[in-house]
Amino acid sequence: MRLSRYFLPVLKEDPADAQIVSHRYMLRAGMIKQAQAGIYSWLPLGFKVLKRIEEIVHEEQIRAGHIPMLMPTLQSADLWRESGRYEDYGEEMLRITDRHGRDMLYGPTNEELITDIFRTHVSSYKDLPLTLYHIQWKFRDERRPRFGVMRGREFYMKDGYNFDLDKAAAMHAYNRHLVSYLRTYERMGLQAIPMRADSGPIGGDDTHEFLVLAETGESEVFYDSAVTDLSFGDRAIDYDDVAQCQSILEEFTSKYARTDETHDEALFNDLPEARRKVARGIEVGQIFYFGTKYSEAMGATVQGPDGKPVPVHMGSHGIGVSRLVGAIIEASHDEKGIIWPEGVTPFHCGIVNLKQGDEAADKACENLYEQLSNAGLEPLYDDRDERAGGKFATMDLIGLPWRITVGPRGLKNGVVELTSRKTGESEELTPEAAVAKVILIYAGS
RNA sequence: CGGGGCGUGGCGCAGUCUGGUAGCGCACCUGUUUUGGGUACAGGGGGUCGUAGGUUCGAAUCCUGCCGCCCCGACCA
Repeated sequence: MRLSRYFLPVLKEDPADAQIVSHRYMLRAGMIKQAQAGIYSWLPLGFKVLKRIEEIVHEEQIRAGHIPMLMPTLQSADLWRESGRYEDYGEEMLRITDRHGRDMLYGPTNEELITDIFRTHVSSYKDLPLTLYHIQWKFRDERRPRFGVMRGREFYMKDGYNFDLDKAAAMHAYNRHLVSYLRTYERMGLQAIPMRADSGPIGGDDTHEFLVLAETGESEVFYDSAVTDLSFGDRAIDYDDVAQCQSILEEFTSKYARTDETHDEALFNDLPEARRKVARGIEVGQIFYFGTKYSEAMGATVQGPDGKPVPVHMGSHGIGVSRLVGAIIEASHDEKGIIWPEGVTPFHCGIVNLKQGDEAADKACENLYEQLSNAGLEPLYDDRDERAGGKFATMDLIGLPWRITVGPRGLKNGVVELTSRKTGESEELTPEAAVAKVILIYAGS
């Protein structure tokens, strides 16, 4: 993309209403524009990151054997009356009436809808196990939306639902989700720690929340410092392997890590003092096993081998896709702006032309642009006629991990400059070598 | 929902106390100049001062209602 043809409304000054760093940078980098309290338009740059995160979530869900689909945002109140949650959910549910006076709602979650789909089409134990998911906009009418996209009323979320014949099978689905989530967050450059949590209005006994440690997190968390040494890494995983999923779950959840809701002071104090950490975290996902709560209320049963109806065991699992955009920035920024992890960056490499209009510089930039594009990467070429300072400030703010700087002085010696946004270190390379290096960096993903 | 605060060009703000018909910086447009870390100069466009009503010769300014937004708390992906 050429910056002169893009829509990137960056701001020099901090918007007054943005309190936390991710919100400030998202506004300043032209990623979002607030439409109402807790409701945002996603401008092109923000939209790219949102879609990139969504793509990673899809890839990892599909890898784990889960099946993508799409359910509507507007749902019928009748379905929610059936589960009993129409009354229970309270003011957070946005209720709407259509022209015929029918009660509807903007879905805050989809257990009812998915259960309805399941009971209509699945009747045999042979069709299990089954895990369906979708990524869709949700609405929860928060009392006080804040922190930009991290606590909006409208938010984009992946929610998935597993249907299994018995508790053991459902627990494997639970474990499988935990493993796939570990992988998902790591690909985004995040460490998200699974913590024993509280199930809230969804109900159920087993649940873990995934927390990204950050000073601005809304939850207080207590953990054994040893959990931060754990890393999923590049290990091979067979999602059908019950024992393997179980052992990974144990590896990542056996150390003490809890939110304030489930914190146990006595257990915590058993840890050596140096390992007891109290910090704050941003919740970026949660997994639940809730047994037959919805299947019994809504008649979601299958016929077992003996011909008798059995209510299915279910779980649900969520990843806050839009919230992750903010969470990643909270976890990865400096005083100049955002620093995107390579996995989610909106553009792979910036190209800064220090002398737009200089024949050699223009040509060198065009060549870089073409070579990077041909390699399947997406560069952002700043071809505006602006001072170097402004160009660098914009690049630093929007946080592309790599930048190639081209100027007539360097070109005299046949070199351009390749700079890491993260370390700030630059090296002088021939244009060909710079391109090769950037291609190599992204080769894995 | 309780407590507090704020609505003045796209963004950040002054002007409100003490009424006299709107100003600054950034951004934007034109020209010249400049260009290696947010160039300089000159000219220019853009605001029924959130909204409705009231007081007054006259309201951004005073009074009342409404709307919107933000912050602190209790709740949530």
